Amino acid sequence: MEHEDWRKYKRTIEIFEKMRETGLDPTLSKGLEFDEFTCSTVISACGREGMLDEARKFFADLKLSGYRPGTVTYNSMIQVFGKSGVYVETLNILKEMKDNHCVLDVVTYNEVVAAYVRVGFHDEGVAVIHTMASRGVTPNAITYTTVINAYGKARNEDKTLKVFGQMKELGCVSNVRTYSSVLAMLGKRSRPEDMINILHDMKLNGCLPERATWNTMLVVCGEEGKQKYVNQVLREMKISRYEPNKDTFNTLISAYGRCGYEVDVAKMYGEMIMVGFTPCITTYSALLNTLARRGDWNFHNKSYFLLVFQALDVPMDRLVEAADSASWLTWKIK
DNA sequence: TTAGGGTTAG
Repeated sequence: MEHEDWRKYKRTIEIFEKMRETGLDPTLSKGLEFDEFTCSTVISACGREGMLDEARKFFADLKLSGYRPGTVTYNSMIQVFGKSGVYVETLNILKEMKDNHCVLDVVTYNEVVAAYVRVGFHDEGVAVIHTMASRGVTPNAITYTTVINAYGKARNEDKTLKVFGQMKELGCVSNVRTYSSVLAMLGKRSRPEDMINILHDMKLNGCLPERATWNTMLVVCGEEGKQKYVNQVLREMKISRYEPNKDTFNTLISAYGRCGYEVDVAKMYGEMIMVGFTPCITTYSALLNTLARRGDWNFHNKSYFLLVFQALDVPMDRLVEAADSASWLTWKIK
C-alpha cells in the first residue's frame, strides 16, 4: 500500500472508531439511527483529519437517507469548511441551513465570523455581529475575541480597540483569551502604556494572565529598541507574583537578546541558574544569537565569545552542541 | 455533539 493510501486508511479506521463510540455502525448502510451527536462527531472527525470529501459525502448520504440535519450538524459542517478556508462553501451551507428553517444559534454565527476573518474579510466578520444581534442572538466573548484577534494580527490597532470597547459597552465580559489578543496587538504596535493599562484592567476583572500571555508579550516586545517594554512586562510579572518557569527564562533571554541588551541577557541567564533551572539547547542558542547580533563579532575571533561565556560560566560543549543543532555556525560564517 | 488565542535561537 502506498504511504498516502495507508494514511488515508488509518484515518478512515479512526473515524469508524469514532462512529462506533457514538453508537453508529459504519458497516451498515441502511437503517441507521442518526442523531445530532453522531452526525456532528463524524463531521468534526473528518474535518480534523482534513477529509473534506468524506465530510461532504457523509453529509450528502445523511440527507439522502432521510435525516434532517439540525443546528449542531450544520454548525459542524460550517466549522469544517470555514476552517479549510473555502468560505463560499461555508456560506452555501449557511444558506441551506436557512432554507431548511434550521435555527441559527450563537455557535453558527461565531463559525461564520471565524470563516470570514480567516480569509481576511474582517469587516464582513464585524457585520455578522450586527446581523446576529438584530436577529436576537447575543454575541458572546468568543464572537468578539474572534474579530479582535483578527484585527490584532492585521496590526489594525484602531479597529481592535474599537471592537474591544464595543464589547465592554454592551456588557460582554472579556476573558483571558480576549485580553491576550489585545495585549499581543499592543505589544506589536509598541504601546506599552496601554499594555500595562490592559493588564491592570484584567486584574480588576479577576482575570489572570496565563503563562503564554506573558510569553507572548515578551516575544512581541523583543525587538530593537524595545527593551524598556520587556522591562515593563517583567516588572508586571513580578507584581502579579507570577512564577517563572524555564520557558519564561528562555523567552526573557531571547527577548532581551533581540533588543540587543546583552547585560540583561547575562542577568537573566544568571537568575535562571540561581533559581535552579537547567539551561537547555534553546537557552544556549538564544545566547549565541544575542552575540551574533553584534556586527563586530566574528566566530573566528573567539575573544569576545570566550569573554562573555566564561563570565557566565557557560559550558563550552553545550554551546557547541547548540551551535550545531541550530546550524548556527553555517548561518554565522557566511 | 459544534465556536475564539497564545509558548523561546535565525
